[in-house]
Amino acid sequence: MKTLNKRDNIMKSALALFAERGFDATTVPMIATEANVGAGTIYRYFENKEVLVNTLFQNYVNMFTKTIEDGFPFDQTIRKQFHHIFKSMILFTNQNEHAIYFIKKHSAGHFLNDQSQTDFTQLLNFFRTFFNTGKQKSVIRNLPSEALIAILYGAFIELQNLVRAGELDVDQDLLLGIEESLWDSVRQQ
Amino acid sequence: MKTLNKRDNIMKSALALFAERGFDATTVPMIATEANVGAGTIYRYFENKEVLVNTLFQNYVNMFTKTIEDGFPFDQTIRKQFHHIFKSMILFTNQNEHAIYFIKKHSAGHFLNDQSQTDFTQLLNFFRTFFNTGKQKSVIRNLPSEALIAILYGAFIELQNLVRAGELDVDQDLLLGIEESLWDSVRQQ
Amino acid sequence: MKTLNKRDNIMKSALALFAERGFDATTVPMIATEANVGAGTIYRYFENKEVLVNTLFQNYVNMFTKTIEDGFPFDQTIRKQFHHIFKSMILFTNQNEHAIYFIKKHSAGHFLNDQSQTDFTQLLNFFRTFFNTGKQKSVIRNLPSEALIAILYGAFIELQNLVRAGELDVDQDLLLGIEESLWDSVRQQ
Amino acid sequence: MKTLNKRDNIMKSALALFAERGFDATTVPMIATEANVGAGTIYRYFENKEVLVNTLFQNYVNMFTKTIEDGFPFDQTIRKQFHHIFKSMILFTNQNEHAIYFIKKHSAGHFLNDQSQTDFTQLLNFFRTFFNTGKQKSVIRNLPSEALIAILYGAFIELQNLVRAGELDVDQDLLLGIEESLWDSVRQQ
DNA sequence: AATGAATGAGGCTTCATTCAT
DNA sequence: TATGAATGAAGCCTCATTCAT
Repeated sequence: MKTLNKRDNIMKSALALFAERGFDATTVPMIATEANVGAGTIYRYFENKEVLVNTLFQNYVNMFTKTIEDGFPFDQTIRKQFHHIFKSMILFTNQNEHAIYFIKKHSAGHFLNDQSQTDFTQLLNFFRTFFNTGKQKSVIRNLPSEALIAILYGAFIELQNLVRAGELDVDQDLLLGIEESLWDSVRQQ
Repeated sequence: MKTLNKRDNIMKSALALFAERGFDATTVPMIATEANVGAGTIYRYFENKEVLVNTLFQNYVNMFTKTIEDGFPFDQTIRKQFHHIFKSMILFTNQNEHAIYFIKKHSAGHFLNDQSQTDFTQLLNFFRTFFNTGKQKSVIRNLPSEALIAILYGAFIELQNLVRAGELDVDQDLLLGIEESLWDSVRQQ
Repeated sequence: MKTLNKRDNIMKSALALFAERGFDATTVPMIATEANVGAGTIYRYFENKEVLVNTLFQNYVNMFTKTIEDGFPFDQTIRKQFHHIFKSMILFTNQNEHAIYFIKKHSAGHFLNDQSQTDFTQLLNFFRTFFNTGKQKSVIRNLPSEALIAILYGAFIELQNLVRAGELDVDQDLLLGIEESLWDSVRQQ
Repeated sequence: MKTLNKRDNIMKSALALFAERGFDATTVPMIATEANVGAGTIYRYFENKEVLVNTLFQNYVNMFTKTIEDGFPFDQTIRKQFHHIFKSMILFTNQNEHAIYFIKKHSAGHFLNDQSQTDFTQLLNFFRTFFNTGKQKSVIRNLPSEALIAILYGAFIELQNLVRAGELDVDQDLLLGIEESLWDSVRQQ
């Protein structure tokens, strides 16, 4: 934490608190205390609390999108692509504690601005395209892509929530089992 | 709405607002306006805002539990039991708009009292027992029951969220397809 | 309490509660409950809470004044007159539980109207006249009458407060002792 | 008032308003206005209104106790000790406008915590001990110490109330006269 | 006449935001 | 640039008062 600059420190602290308590139950002084800065300092880096949450949201949603897009094997099988997505989701959650839960908890927030919503849609669009392609190739189940996204995303988030709460220990076998389960829920049988 | 008494009216309005905005972002005057009562009237029926949210939570969690337990075919196949559960979840969401999303959004709330948490655990326990039984019979996938619950519950909630947002129209075919998808995610293959 | 009409019942209950908790800490519903009437009923007999407290105040202040004036031995010695006053104060407090304490607690209240203040002044004037006469006859100490009133009244009230709190049991001997003490505090030595 | 810091300013304003109107009839915004601070500022220094009134109460009760105990002539006559007490009471009221009346008005308040009551009892205990000693030496009247306290305290407070209201101007002669009156009320004759 | 459910003004308190240091 | 004391708008809640029954 010593190597972070003040802005990153604030974002890191805000992320953890928003994920834990939610936007409305997190006060600015709480964030300041957690970040070891004065409350006023936060306003040097973020115009107000809403700007802070939107900045965080866009930051992590875009990072999530990039993680999935990065090295995506467009020329391989749908199953391999699915594996890449799953692996990327795991990677993102491992590298960014709290981030997935923060995104989930706030993705319908009353304080999100247009940009945040656009960025979130872009993330979903990646999944949408993936499922559309898979359905064309008759590898993915013939369900609306919205529904497939909901199933994959909803299940994944809920699983991460368990991990976060310490109610589920993840090892390689479990990951494989979960990947298989989620794949089975979306693939054409 | 005309046939509801004031208490039910308040609960109905609070349910919708809590589901939409969350507990912390919903003000008591908002609920009062939505319910067409004075702000003070709410306090004739509920000691305070926390009591209101806990009453709502317990009410709907228990109703959900009862809906699933009601007519549960203990002596039939796991698949038939799964069908009952799925049908019950659909039934509950159809009969209680907002309720599932309200439960989801608040099931880790900082304002939930012990009774609310106990009631929620009881709901999860029903699922847990079901999955345990299914795994013993080698019909359900060999994953921790927590994980199986998360997958089924997470996916289902996310789907309902879509329906609620009007982004998914449900017809009989779609329901069948979703049930199949969810079943495939938990069954032993 | 059964033989009282509703209005008297309300006054009796209000007196006890005002004496115990004070005007501001006593709610109208409290008075209603104590009087076994509906809250709305109070407003049939008293325009509002302030009118109620002023009615009570004037009622008991005037009753106090009358009790002292009644049978006052104008043609006897100052000491005998003092005895009459003391006896009357005891009589009044015995016949009207709470009343003295209610008067004391509220005699500088922000809610008292002109009539209440006039009535209270009239009570004090009786004492003033008594002390003035006594000073003319060189029987009473040469102190401002205001001060003499304060000494007699303040000490008496505080003593009643003790009795009311059950910290002092009154018998004939104690009364004689107190009367002697108070007389010594005002008489010319 | 310029030389006071904010906390003292708030206490000073609260003291005056509580003495004048009582705890229940004094609003926090009133105190804020009187102290020339924002309403929220009061909560930086006092957890809530009850903590404020208890802090004030303990502060002034203990100051009163200390003023009386300070330099108390244990080895001199009861009359000299009485003089010390009287002088101390005058000194305290002169140095702390409103304080005596504030103490009087709130010493049976429903909002007083245990510490406040303990502190007040300690003040009364000083008087109790004084009167007990005096009775043993047959210098003080043979009345319950509770009653003697009530007489001295009640009369004194009521006198101060007059001074406070501007209805009594105090000069050296008056003070001597009052002291003599109060002494005569408690001494063995 | 009596009731008590309903109301909403106003009190206590929190907290996002500002600004003097 | 950084701070945190100060502010006051707004939220929760109480209770004097009204009014339909």
